[in-house]
Amino acid sequence: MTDMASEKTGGVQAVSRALGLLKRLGAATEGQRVSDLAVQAGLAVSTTHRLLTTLEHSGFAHFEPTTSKWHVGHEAFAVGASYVQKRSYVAPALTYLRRLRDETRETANLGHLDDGHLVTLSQVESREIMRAISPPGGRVPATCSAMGKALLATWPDAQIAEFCDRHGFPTMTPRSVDGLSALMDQITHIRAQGYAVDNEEHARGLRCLAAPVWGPDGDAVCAISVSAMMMRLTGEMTEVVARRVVTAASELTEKIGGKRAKWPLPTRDVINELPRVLLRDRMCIASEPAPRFEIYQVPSQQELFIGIRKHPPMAVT
Amino acid sequence: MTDMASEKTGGVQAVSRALGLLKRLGAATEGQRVSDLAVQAGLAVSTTHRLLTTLEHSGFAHFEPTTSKWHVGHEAFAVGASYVQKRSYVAPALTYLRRLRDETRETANLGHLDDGHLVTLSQVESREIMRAISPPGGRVPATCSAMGKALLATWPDAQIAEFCDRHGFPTMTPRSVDGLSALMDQITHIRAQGYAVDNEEHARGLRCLAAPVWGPDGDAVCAISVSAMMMRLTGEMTEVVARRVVTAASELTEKIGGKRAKWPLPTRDVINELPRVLLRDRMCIASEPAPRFEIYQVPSQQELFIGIRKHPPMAVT
DNA sequence: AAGAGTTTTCCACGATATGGAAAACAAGGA
DNA sequence: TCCTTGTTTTCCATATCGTGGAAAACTCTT
Repeated sequence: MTDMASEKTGGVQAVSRALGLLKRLGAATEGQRVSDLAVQAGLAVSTTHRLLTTLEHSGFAHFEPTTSKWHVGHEAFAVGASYVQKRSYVAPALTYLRRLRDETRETANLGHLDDGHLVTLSQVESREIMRAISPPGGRVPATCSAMGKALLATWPDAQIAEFCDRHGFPTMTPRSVDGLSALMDQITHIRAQGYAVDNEEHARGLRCLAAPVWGPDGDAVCAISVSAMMMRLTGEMTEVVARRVVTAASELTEKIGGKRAKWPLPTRDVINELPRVLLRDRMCIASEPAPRFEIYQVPSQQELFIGIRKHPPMAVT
Repeated sequence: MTDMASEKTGGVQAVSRALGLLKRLGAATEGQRVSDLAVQAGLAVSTTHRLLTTLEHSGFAHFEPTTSKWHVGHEAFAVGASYVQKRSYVAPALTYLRRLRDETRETANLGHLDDGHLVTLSQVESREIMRAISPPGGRVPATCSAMGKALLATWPDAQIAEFCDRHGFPTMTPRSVDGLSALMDQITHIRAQGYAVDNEEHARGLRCLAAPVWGPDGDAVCAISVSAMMMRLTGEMTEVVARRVVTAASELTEKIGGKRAKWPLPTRDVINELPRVLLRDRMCIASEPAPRFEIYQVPSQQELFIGIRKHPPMAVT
């Protein structure tokens, strides 16, 4: 995060520089000082200060006078939030992601393709100590991601080829897909089995299983995945978790009024078989003591709700 | 959303203009064309196009070639997401918000103060047809919001006065607080009862109840609220829901290791009394059929999980 | 194929962003 | 208390860089 080298002025210099500063503010874990930002961005301090002031006037940056540090401003949040709010499948997805997380005890993700990359839109974290996290907003080259490959697989072959021409095969690990033929081999598998696999193609030690979610007009709009350490997602577990992912994806498809794909779907029998296998003999070292849930019922309603033991809600069953 | 009038160049003109365009992209419900943006912003088409191109190079804007419309880009999302990710209380808050929503059947919100305004950080929507929504990223003058007033009430009087000097009393409805003495009257009540009320001070027909959440260093860091149509949050319901809100806020306080406030807290007895009153005789017209939950248990675990009936998860108890 | 309504590129002009240097702070240290 | 040091902030002359008109390249309609 030092120089960002390329002073690639993609148009208006001042704007590029300001946006670069904004990115740095976003990437930094804590507030940044003017002078630090200046050297990082290779700009004069006065220029940096002026740009930051401009960002602040629009609410995109915020200056904390007590610490004299700069932070991302509320307007950046507002604009960024609109990115997901306009995608109507994100909100309803949360329910399924949460359930997927609880079923598999691993991290569940929602993502979609944007400019050749898979952008993580939403995520429900595993409670395990070692867990995969890719915070919303994160980007990975589509071909290095299970969700990305699951979505590509829904495209016609010609379009996939064109995509690869344009974006190439950036690799993130030695196991990342490199080359069209390798990719198409995987695509074939994905179409046959209904889900995509990422074996350490994104990060070493990480395995990821993903399935596409379909929109009303018959195109895939996003994907759902589960990501976990390889050692915890191995052998028969893979198949079991994959079925869960596919189920979650088709539930979300249904929820958003999507056209059911022609892809293979797990039969009810298969689903009901799974629990016995799933989670057997798993080491469970929760990073936070797994909350003890308690079931309770709203008097006037039929629904059951769930709460945490120490704060008894409603009438306890 | 026509002219935005004030060409107030808060520093670097080009940057201000670009950020203005970005805001418009965020505010618009659908993609915007170059020419429309140009007239809205009062800029030459060529200038607009150049600025948009610059935004695109940095990933803050995205051009959809098929429709030739501009949208907010992934980088804006990434930067915006960092705004909440850096506030460590947002993620853990979701659990309590969701519960609060289920308990009260109304919309639950999380917000904090930023630059004199209350910024909504997170929200779990009611399932009612008529429901309050204030999407994450939204801003209201602090004094027009229950959460805002709840947070102000945690400050020393002198600081509140200074705050009002600086920001004045912008009003959003005829009932919005206007004037320091009126505000301080409310503050006194808030401190006494432990929660703040907003009676149509933000929007006509909307009532809101909020309580502050405390951080480790003894300062309030954010607030939790429930907002609903006045007609559904009236009389004894108000007190009942308020207690729920206070409880949720103090649970979150505890969760994030915050210093328990000296504010009044509901006793356990009170809490257990509430459900009988709550939700009695309520019209329940769910916008989506309220899901029927089913409880199930992970074989190797003690915890109980909850799922939706039509897709039986795990072994059913 | 022709036409209207776009988006995109080009270019000379001068408005405007730039960075050095100096001034105003803020935080320690003697 | 008053320096000293390391900041942040303001100022200003310079020419760089952004600007908007106009023309060219597109897209869809008719």
